[in-house]
This record gives sequence, structure tokens and C-alpha cells, in this order.
Amino acid sequence: MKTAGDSGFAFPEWAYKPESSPGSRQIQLWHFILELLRKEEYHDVIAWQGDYGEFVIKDPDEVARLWGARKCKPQMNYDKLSRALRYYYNKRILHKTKGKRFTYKFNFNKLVLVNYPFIDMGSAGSSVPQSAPPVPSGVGTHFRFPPSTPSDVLSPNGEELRSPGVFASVARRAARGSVSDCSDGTSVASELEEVGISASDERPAERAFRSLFLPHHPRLTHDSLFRMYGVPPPAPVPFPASPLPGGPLLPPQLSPALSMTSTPTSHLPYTPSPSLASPMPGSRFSFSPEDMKRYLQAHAQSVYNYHLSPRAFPHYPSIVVPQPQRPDKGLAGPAAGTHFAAHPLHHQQPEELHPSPFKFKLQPPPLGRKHRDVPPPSAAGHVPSGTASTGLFVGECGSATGQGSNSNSGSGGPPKIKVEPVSDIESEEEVEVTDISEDDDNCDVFAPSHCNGGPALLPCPDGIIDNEEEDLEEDVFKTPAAPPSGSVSGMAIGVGMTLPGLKAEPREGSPSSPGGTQCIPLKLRFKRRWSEDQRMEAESEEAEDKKSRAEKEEPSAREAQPQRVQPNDEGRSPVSLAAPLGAGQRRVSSELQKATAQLSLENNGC
DNA sequence: TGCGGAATTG
DNA sequence: CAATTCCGCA
Repeated sequence: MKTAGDSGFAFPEWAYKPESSPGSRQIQLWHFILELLRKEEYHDVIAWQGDYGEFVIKDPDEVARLWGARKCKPQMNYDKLSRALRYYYNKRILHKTKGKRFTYKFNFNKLVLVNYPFIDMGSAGSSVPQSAPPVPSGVGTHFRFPPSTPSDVLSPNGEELRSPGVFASVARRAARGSVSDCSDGTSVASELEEVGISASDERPAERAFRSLFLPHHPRLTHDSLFRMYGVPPPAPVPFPASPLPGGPLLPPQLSPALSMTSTPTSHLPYTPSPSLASPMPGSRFSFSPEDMKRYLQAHAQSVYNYHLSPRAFPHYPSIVVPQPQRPDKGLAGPAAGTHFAAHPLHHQQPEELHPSPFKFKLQPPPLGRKHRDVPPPSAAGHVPSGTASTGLFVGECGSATGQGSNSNSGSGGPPKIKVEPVSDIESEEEVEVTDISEDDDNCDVFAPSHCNGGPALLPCPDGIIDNEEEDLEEDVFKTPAAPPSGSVSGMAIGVGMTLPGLKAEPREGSPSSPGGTQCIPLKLRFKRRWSEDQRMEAESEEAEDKKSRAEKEEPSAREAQPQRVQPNDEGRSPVSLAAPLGAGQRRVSSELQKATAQLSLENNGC
């Protein structure tokens, strides 16, 4: 249970909004939740529950109190806090676990997106429909980190790219090997203070991770960084799919997956994440090939394990991706590649395989439910009755927020419909997803397969992986114009993974495509996948967001999925579910944990 | 309990 | 923007 991970916590710079002035970083609720979750001290108030990234708030009031303290909002209460939490639903950062009180679930994908903007979650999205990243579907492209800056958040000139102030500091610290400095003494919440983590505690992967993300600081060369961290080759099983037993927190390992970035190469103008400006500095990383290789290796591993997008390391064909280490599959995986292939790295980097620039918005549109009608605004003013209950902590918030200002005049304004930004357009497509959404928790993030009803997936428990892999691939190709064959094949081959159907990987025959596609030409396959993927995303998103039902036809496949194990309330034991969902879940939780860990690790200093 | 709209805030 | 605050609805 408790592991070193607990030891420190702090927020990495990226956890804050870059835009905000240096001194004013404000913590976001989910960060805070994550923070609490990883600290045992607070296990009585909030703790992970199950394997899904779910957590339960055992003591809502206390959590609210803490939150209020942190934000200097003495008036905070669970009601409000929960509103904020709910607010995350739309952002897809969180979900409510239905049926369980005070239980919510993190949407891993989103988190990753937010935290690791560089990572390409596209595949994840596809494989994990539910949380498919909001992408302007109009383009038809799949989600990927666009080279261009997202308009919604960034200024058009892409200036943000250049201002990595934040990151720089991180880099510096990393370089130093220690993470501790929080210049601004915002450490208000003393309650949370933690022990600093020594650099030594960090796992190599993490370090690697971090370093990868570091901007090319003038003074720090990546070399030095890497050197410092000496990223070791990925362990054979970096992320054991250990079933996170009830006590979920694993050691703070960071998944390389998270860390990965898709394109280290220089010219990639990376798009910063929507909500967070991505720290990508000048937008160029310069790592030495070796380092990159290692890193990528690790990433690959994780990709496999977590079934993240391979796109993440597209440009390094020489890297061999280890086979997933599922115990069950005896395939030759590990041998093949656990460690990097010693191929020479030719990184030519190519590039940009991502032609499609589009921005993804973290906060997609709320969707449909909204414009219902316009009720008369007549409201009466309420007077804040004094709720005094919480006065304790937080003396620092000196200014009591004034209350009492309210007046609203707008009455009966024109019905305004919020038009959601494109991003969710896809959502427009409606699909009928069975109601799985209900307990679906699984569906969401972690159990994509079911969600999209791909029957194919269900068949073999183990197969999941395969499917996932496929999903991964698809991502790769999703790009519209993407030149699948060329680059892809190269990569696939080089990597030795992807494309199960293709080259090697006869495995259980990739079931995924409806029509059994193993032998289909790549291109075709991709195409197919792509569409499927899109559909999936749409579905999942749709399904979740709105239960719209229309339905997109879908050629053959769509069938009700067999009922999956149903975890009853408490009954769910992560381990037990290992079957189909298990893998995904586990994966996710690991990721989550890692993310959490990452959060914490970065700056314990505060 | 939980949801989500609407207005407000910093 | 991300809450915070308030509230009506299930």
C-alpha cells in the first residue's frame, strides 16, 4: 500500500496553468483530488477504490473543507465541490460512478491529455472510445496533437509555444536532480505538506519522462539530463500489470507512456494542450539518438502495456517495441524486444506525419442537453444566509469574498443556444449505444471494446490486447492523408509491433474487424480501421455525453455485447475482473497512479 | 444524493 | 477559464 509514492507530492509546473502568472498558480480541483488520493493521510477522507481510477470520497465534508482551505474558500462545502466535480464531467476528466455514493472516476485519457499534452493519446482515444478526445471531426482526422496551435486557447501566433517559462524551471530542477523549489510561497495549505522526494526516489522512467519533456534549456542539454537520469532500458516489465489490489496506489512509477512524446524532433511545432499551454519550448527537443531510443523503447513498452498510441514514437522505426507482456500470451514478445533493438537509429524524422492540424479542446461542448427551453428568469434574490460552519482553517484568505452582490437584470433574454464548438461535432453522430453507459463505468475509459460493441473483442479475453493493439495502430493511420503504407509499414515493421494482422502477429487472429481482416491489404485495413475508429469515438462520446440514440448503421458488427461481469457495488475486486476489462483497467489505473505520482513528484518543494 | 443551468468571480 | 455560488429538478 504505501509506497514511496506517498512520500512526496507536489505539483509540477505543468499542473498549473501556464498562463497564470508565475506566482499565481492555482491548483485545480482535480489536481487537488489527485493529491489527496495519493496521500495516505487522507485515506479516510478520500481514497482510490477499485481499479478503475475510481475513488471514493469517504468524507465529503472533509474533502470540501480541505479544498476550501486550499482555495481559501471557507465556505466551500461538498455541494459546491461536487458541482465543480460535475463540471468535470463535461470536460471528461471525471465521471461519476453510478450507484456508488461519492464515487467518481478519473478519465485517464483526459488526464493524460492535460498533463502530457505531448503524448499522443489518439489511439487511446480510439481504443477507448469513451473518452475520445474531442476533435473537430469535421476534418475527419483523428485526434492528434496538432501542429498548429489550438485556437481556442492559444493565441494565433503560436506564441505560447515559445514561452516555456514554466517548463524551464522544471527543466532546471530536473537538471538539478531535485525538485524542490517553489518560488512562490503559496504553500498555504500546510495540511498538505509533504516530504520532499529525493531524486533518487524517482524511477528512471520517470526521470526519463521528465527529461523528455524538458525543454531544451539553454543550459541544460538533453544530454545532461539524460545523463543524469541515465535512463535504463526499460525493464522487462516496467509496468507489471499488477492488479491493483484494493489498495491501489502503486508506487509512483511513471509510465513512460505518459512521458512519451510524439515527436521529439525539432521541427514539430507542438501544439500545446488546450487547457495548458504546452510547455513546448521552442518546440524542439534535441535528444541524442541513444537517449531517444531508450526512451522510446520504454514508451513502446508502455504503449503496449497501456495500449497507447504508437504514434507516440512514430519516427523511430528502429525502435522495437516489446511485445506486451501479458503473461498469458506466450508469444515471443518479450524476447523480441524487450530491450531495444539494437538497430541503428536512423531517425530521420520525418515528420510530420501529422498533417492534420487541429485543435482539440479539452472541454468539449457540453452538448446537447442544454438548450431545452428558456424559462423565465424570474428569480428572487436570495440572501446568503450565513452559513457559518466552517471557520477553521485558512486564515490566510484574508479577504472574505464579498457576497451580496447580485442582481440580475437580464430577464428573458433571447434564448441563447450555446453552440458547441466543433469539437464535439462528432457527437452529433449519434449512435446507439446500448445502455451500457450505465454501469458502464467500464465503458468509459477503460473498456472500450465493449462500448463500441465490437463483438470481435469480446471473444477472447486475451485477445483484448490484440485488439488494443489494433486500436493503436489505427491511430497511427488515422490521419487522413496519412501515408499509411509507407511510414506505417516501416514503422510497424521496424517496431515489430503494430499491425498484428500484418506481418507477424498472427496471434489469435485479430478479431477486430468485423469481417476478419487479417489479410487485407494494409491500406485497406487502415482505412477500415479508421472508419471504425471514428465511429467508435463518436459513439462513445455520444453515448456518454448524451444518450443520443440515433444510430449509425454500422455494417455488421454491432450487436449487443455480452454482458460483462458486473461488478456490484463493492464487490468489484479489481483482480477478479481481470478478464477482458481487467487489462484495460489495470492499465489505466497504473497510468493514473503514475500520473498522480508524477504530479506529486514534480515539486514537492512547495 | 446527484445533476446541471445560470450568474458571478478572480 | 475554472471554479464558486445558488438553485430547481429528480
